[in-house]
Amino acid sequence: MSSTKSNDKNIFALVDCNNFYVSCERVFNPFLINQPIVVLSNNDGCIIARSNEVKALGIPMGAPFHHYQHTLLQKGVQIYSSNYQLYGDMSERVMNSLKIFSPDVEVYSIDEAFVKFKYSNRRNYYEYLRTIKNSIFQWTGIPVSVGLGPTKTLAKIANSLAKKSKIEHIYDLSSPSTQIETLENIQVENIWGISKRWGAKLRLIGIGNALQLRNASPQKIRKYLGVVLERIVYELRGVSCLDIDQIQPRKNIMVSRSFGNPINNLTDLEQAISLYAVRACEKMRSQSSRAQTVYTFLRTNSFSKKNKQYSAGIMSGFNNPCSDTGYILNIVKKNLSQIYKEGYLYHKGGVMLVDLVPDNVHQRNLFERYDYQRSDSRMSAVDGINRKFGPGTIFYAAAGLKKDGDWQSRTHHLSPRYTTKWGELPHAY
DNA sequence: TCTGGGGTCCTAGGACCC
DNA sequence: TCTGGGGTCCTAGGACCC
Repeated sequence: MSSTKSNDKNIFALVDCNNFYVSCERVFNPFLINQPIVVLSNNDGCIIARSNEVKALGIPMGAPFHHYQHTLLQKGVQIYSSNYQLYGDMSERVMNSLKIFSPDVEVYSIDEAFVKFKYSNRRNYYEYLRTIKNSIFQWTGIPVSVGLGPTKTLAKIANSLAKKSKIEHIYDLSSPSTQIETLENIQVENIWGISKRWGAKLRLIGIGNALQLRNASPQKIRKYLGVVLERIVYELRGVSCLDIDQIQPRKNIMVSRSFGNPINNLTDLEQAISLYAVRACEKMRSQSSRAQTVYTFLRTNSFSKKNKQYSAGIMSGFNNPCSDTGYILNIVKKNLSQIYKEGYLYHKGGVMLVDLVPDNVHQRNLFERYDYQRSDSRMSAVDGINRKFGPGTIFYAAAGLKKDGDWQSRTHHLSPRYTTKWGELPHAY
């Protein structure tokens, strides 16, 4: 690495929302503050967010809801279905708030972001992080934890320590001496990018904590485990290998769900899968892309021991990149009837739009000239109306006629979409 | 009864070409 | 009969993330 002048150096903060889904629910229902709450995955299947009170009860992340339902009710835990409209909107507010502090923000997931700053040894970063944290809370109502380090990997580690420090939720890992003290207490499996399998391999060669990995030979690590791990070694040393990624369009877009109840007929499957295809197409157009291929798949419940198992999928390429819902729906339905076999209980299915390209690139097929104009104006009219008057105002008959199919996700504990004006009213319960 | 839904990157190996 | 060596592209699958 060439020597970088200190005034060229950067520093990274990782800002992570505390118990994000739970915090979103609390913003609009202050009664929930200090109450134990869980938020469930689609279909009310797993526990995917827990308030601190619930974590203290020893309820694990990702656990099947039905295993703990009894305990949760007994302890008076408030239970919520996922409300992604609400969480997505709150996420956007947090991210926009961060951009006030730096233009270099990478939205890493719905609840966390990296923020890059120019490094200056005269700046009091701890105070600055506190300002960020307090501002986000004041502007959005969402509490966050902030970790700081010279690389993204170290910022990640700092963040995990910030979350543990119950008082300030801030951890500054910018100084090399702090790094050395801290890394010794971080297990390799807890480093960003290293999970159980690689952790086990590292332990085989005597590397059990982050300090040992930092001190390992990058060349050897590369030879033994590959370039990704080598980068982590450098990152732990404070040599930045991973820069901020500005939001890039997705290369694939998938919409799939487990059905609320198993499906045993093609008609219901067509409705469900068509609905997912429509959603996928909307997502695709909202990032200004077109797909070159669509993948349609189906599967039975692999957890079930008594039912026959079957799983199938089919890829279809298009002649021209396509973003037209009607066209894609036709192909998906055709493919579905090809993979559908009678006599099975289907549990999950979905659609993936593959090999997305920007919609302004007209890499036309040599022999076929496709006129995008009519399709594009039709699609933008549909999207515009649905944006203005609410999702599903205009819909495809294939996907929407029977709105109450019993295959639809179970969401028995849904909160209102407080922030998205045109959302439907919540279920009464 | 009941077990989420998305994504990314890297590598090995096959197909194909000269 | 004998059957090289190197390059590129693509795909499937593995590993990881939230």
